[in-house]
Amino acid sequence: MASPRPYHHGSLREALIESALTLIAEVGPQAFTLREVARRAKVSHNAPYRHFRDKDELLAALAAEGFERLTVYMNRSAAAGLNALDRFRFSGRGYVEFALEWPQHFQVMFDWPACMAKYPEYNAAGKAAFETLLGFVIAAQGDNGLPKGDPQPLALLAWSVVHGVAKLAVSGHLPFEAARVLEFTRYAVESMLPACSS
Amino acid sequence: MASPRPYHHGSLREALIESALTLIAEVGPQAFTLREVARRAKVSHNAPYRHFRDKDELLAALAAEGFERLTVYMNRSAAAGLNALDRFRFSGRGYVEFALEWPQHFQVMFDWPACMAKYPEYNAAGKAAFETLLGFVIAAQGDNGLPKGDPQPLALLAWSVVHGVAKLAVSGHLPFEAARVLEFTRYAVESMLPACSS
DNA sequence: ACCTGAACACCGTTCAAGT
DNA sequence: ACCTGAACACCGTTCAAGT
Repeated sequence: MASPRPYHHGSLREALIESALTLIAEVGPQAFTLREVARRAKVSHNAPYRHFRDKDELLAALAAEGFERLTVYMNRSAAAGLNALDRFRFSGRGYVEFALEWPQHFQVMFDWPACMAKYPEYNAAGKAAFETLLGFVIAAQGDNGLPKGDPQPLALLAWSVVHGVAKLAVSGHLPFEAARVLEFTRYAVESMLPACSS
Repeated sequence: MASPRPYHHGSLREALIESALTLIAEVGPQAFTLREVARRAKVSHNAPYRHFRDKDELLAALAAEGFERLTVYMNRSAAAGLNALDRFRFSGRGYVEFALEWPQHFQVMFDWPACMAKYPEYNAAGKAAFETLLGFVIAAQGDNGLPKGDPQPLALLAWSVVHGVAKLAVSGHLPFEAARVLEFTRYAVESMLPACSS
């Protein structure tokens, strides 16, 4: 993929994000190091500063990328649903699947709040992910699967439920193996639904 | 409180935990530093190693302490309930209140899983906190507020819901100020309950 | 423009030494 | 026992310099 160039890359930024994602998946955000990212991308330890103001800005880019991938997971899982309400339910399963597969990436997205809030890229990606969920709620409302009215509380409720399951599972506080976590997700999402039905 | 002694303390361990708790509340777990803890406790930067094997062991002690305080919050909030079902509901409010008041401490408890799992003190404290919640479920079952049967899934469901609300609120992803978060908690807990009613 | 090496002020952790 | 200072191998970040 990479063509030989003056020093190293034509697109160091992408290479750095790539290295950073695999590093973070290996060691987690605590042990994540800018210098190690540079080493893996075969550049000097401060070449990254040409593309990111500091470590936080790289982490914000990773988090934003994470929200896009999370959206893909939700959409892919939802596609298995037979109707709008079903797709809404399945999107929550996709959410938890993402967290189980990429726990460290998931952590960067949600556990670095102070550093992230100032990066518009991060905020936009988070907003887009939520709007995907909101879309499933609205579709289910149109389909009479959910009561009409403001879809936002319903979407926030669904988000809270799947986020709680995902977070507890990832931190090892649920007494289930991975497959059972998805069953439990289903149980949790359905427990929440009756309150919404018209 | 502290009496003059040979070098500094009679009870350096407690002083270190105290310093660590205020430091972590100020700067968060990312910026938390063992050397700064020592500085604040007025001891040399490696005096802590007499009481903790390494930084992780101190963090595990903080997390364990956090679970005990979380339990106090749940019990205190539940005491306002008029019956067993009500106390169960209110305990969830206490959970979220703790997270909102001590977000960084809450983060240490749940976002350092790899480091923590090996410390029995941490596991025991987490288990005790969960058993408090389980106790509220069982009491509500006895009071006919919740259906009989295995209380564990109900307790895990409740935990997931309040944990999700707490985590999203703390990371700035809920569009509410603190007071509204507690209202939303109530809404979330009640949305989950109908599925449990007999 | 993009990359480099040297430098600075910090970490966590270890170790030999003091009382 | 409990504490100390010096030391080691790391960080994130800055800066003057190379092509």
